[in-house]
Amino acid sequence: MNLATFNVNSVRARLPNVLDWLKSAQPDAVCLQEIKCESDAFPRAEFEALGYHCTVHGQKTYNGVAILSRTPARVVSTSLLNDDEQARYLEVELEGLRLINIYAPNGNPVESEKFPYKLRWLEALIARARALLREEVPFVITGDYNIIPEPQDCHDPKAWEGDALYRPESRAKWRTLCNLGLYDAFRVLHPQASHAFTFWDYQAGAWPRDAGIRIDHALLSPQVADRLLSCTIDKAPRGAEKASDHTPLIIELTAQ
DNA sequence: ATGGTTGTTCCACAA
Repeated sequence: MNLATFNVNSVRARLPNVLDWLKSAQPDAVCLQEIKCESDAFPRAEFEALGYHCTVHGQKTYNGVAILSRTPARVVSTSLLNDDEQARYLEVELEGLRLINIYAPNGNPVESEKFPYKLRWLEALIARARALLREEVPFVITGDYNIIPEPQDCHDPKAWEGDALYRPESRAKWRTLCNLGLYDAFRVLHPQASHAFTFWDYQAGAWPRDAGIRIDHALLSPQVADRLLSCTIDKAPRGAEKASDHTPLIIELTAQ
């Protein structure tokens, strides 16, 4: 079973790129972030033509998450914070596991209310993970975490100092998640890898300079970690015409 | 140190 995450930065603007990628990568399910459209405007028919069911939690202009899957998914929850009007969370049951698609808040600028919102949101994610572990529900939390976990996850740590993606408070939330007993699928299988990025800014030639960061992740509960076969970053989509600024991360699990 | 880009929507904001 192949599960992927892909921040597409507008599903409508990116439709040809996403369709091309689905045809070549053939994932069983993919979590999309920043679809930037309301659920009614999601291009379902195009994905259904490739054999995918669409589970969509959209929002006008910003945010928005969706899950494409070969088999139908059952929606468990679409929000993490009670009063969250931002569409950043989609938890489904799929093929006997809980698949959680997240688009964590960016948090910049850190002097604004956006940074405490990010930390509050991550705190709620930690609470949710804790509850699922207690219930022994096998789960995957994947998506755009907007967190650079370690210095080796960015081209130039100095350049990211003070940024909400690299602030000690953000990285501490990541470590708390890991310390619950979750596994960073990429790091487990590639402990020494550097220049393993999932995002390159559109600006300042970040892609040709390979000035990227690793912010798209898959955290696995112990039962799912036992099934992990591979975890790869597919860099090809980032080099395409009209690319998203993110590229997909793919995990492969053994059949149950 | 600065400026650089993309998407959506409306003339700014978010990333």
